[in-house]
Amino acid sequence: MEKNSGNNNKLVPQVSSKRATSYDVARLAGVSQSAVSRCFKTGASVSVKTREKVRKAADELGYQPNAIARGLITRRSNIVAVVITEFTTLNYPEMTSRLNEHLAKHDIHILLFTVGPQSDMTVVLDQIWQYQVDGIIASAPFSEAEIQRCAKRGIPLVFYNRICNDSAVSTVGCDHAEGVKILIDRLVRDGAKRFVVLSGPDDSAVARERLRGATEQIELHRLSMSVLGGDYTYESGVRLTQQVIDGSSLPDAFVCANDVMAIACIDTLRGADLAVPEDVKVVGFDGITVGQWHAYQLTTIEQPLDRMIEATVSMLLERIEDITLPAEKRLFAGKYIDGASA
Amino acid sequence: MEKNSGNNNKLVPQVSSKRATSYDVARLAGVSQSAVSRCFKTGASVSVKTREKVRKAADELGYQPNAIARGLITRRSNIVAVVITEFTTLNYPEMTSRLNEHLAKHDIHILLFTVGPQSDMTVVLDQIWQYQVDGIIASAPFSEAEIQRCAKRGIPLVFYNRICNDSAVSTVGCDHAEGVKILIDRLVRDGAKRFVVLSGPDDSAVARERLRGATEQIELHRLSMSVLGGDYTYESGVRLTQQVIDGSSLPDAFVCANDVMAIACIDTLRGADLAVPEDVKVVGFDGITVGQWHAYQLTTIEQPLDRMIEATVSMLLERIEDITLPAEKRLFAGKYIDGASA
DNA sequence: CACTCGAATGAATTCGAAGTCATTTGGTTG
DNA sequence: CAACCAAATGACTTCGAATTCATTCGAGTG
Repeated sequence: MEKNSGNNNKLVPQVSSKRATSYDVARLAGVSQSAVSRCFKTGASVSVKTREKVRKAADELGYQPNAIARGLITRRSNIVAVVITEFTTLNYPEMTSRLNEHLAKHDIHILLFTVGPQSDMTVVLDQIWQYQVDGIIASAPFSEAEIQRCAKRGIPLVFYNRICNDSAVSTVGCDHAEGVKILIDRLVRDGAKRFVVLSGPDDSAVARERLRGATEQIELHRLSMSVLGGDYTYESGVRLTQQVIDGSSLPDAFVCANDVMAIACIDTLRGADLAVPEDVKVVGFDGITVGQWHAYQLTTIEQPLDRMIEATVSMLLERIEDITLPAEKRLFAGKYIDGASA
Repeated sequence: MEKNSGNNNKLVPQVSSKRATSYDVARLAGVSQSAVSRCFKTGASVSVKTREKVRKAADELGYQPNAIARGLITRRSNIVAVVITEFTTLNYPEMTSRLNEHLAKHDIHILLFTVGPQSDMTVVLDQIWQYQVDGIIASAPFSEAEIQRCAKRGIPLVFYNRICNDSAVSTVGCDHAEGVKILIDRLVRDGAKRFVVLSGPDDSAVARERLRGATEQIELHRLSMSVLGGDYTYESGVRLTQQVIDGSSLPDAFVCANDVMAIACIDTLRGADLAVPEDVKVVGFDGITVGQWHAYQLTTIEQPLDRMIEATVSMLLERIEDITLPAEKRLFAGKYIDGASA
């Protein structure tokens, strides 16, 4: 039993009790290992007497089935990979935590992966394969080839708030274009004629969708607009707004790529002694908490995060159960928040 | 680019190829399974020729070692549990994402666990045991018994921003009391005499520490203060500030439990036509991004998140390598942010 | 060319739980 | 009481990679 006597005279951790295995429990309960295993599986054929003996022995030893060993034989890890970008401004961390709350109800846990500019998606996928995850939830850019790799492995994949129109893959998202159109309509109804769009980064499909919504709806009303490209950050909102203020003429309304830029816009306008919404109107997109604070009371479109997260989880779980289910795209309408900035 | 033309309409998953094992690779490369295994272990004794053959075969089959099987035999899962509360206002989700970036460098991944008011910590710990994690990072309340359970299992545990003075457990945190004292000193130097402390929830040790700092330092200066109990939220900040405004007299300064409450305080004061800092000064704690936006420019103490996260990771890794290392408490000083609110 | 010695290799074993299958148990029926 | 059938049980095998250990290879030496 003293197997660590010879191997390493320095650094013997001496973790007194190596964790108990199903064999240990079986021995203590006077049953077979198979019986122990069955006791931890719902619906298995075990007598009340045996179940009770095993439960007692397991409690005594502090036994918990080893999920690693179980996963090896069942080919189910009960682990889902969540892939997000390192870009924390986008609230992905919070989404992750919320996803976890839903998945936990199904005894599924989240293994977290972040992709940054330097870390290659290919490398991340390799790591994901290693852990034999049951499914993937992604809020990060996948190439068509990478999507195909998942399909080939038979690992269900659901995108959260990513637009992949040209690919047969499951997605959950918010109707960005439609949301912006609602905002534009309200602005027009309130008399706005000249628009400045503070857009998001070109490489963001969401930003392009929002821009498309704005462009189409403003053209529909045969009004004029100009577009300035930002990157979702407060700083870019400040910079672009200042550019406009320094320019020849002010627009009637700023249509911003997200709430953070809208808030930056409001701050900058106020800094130039311009009143919002009297002198200029400002609208955002997302419905973040900060936007509703007294200082801003942003007019915006709120994404139905709860619904979206729930949909993501249920779509993934369905596809874990039945990998042959066809891809599905679910698009939720945003909710117009009638703030005081427009 | 239209590569999905053929299979798109019926969408056949084509799971044909169950994932390749080391035996498959071995057969294709004409070597033994042992050789394959060695090729994926750095420092193992393999000839260049063999390594090359195996690498080629592995690439061809898209082989990645099964981390589950590996974990079973090595007793190292390369997984660390991160336990946070569901309370997303506290930025734990963001911390999680940052921790992940650091741990990923060491090929360690995060399995996420959230504890809510209803979900028992005991249940969560049971789940953690099942996954044979190598260590635990916790930002959630553990009882002494729960801490002992981890110790007994030989699983290293590091607390992030939790105060556990009465327990021999490793922690990383910010010196809250000291930070508040710096703020008080500045306020006093600028002439403040009467203070209102908008405190955090009683059951938060961090809140109590910050309150202690305020109390001690105000007493040191032989000045007066009153304390109102909130819960870190914007709403509670608004409510308490309004109470004060509605009361008989205004203080010279509000000392808030965190930045969010400080911002609520500023918003509410402004709503009552009071100027900050001219009529009343306001200070917060944390150094959140929003606090630095133009509308607020909060005077506060910034927690050195990067340092703290780095410390958490390195302390945990050290203890995973050598479980016998004694517990250690690391306390970082916050950085005074000289804003425009005090 | 025989002889070392270390590097490289593969067969066999191991980790822990779950599934398979043959066997036993216990309760019911004629 | 024999016969029967379903429920309960345990011996054995399986999952996939790492490790142990005995063996083989190959370069270098006298």
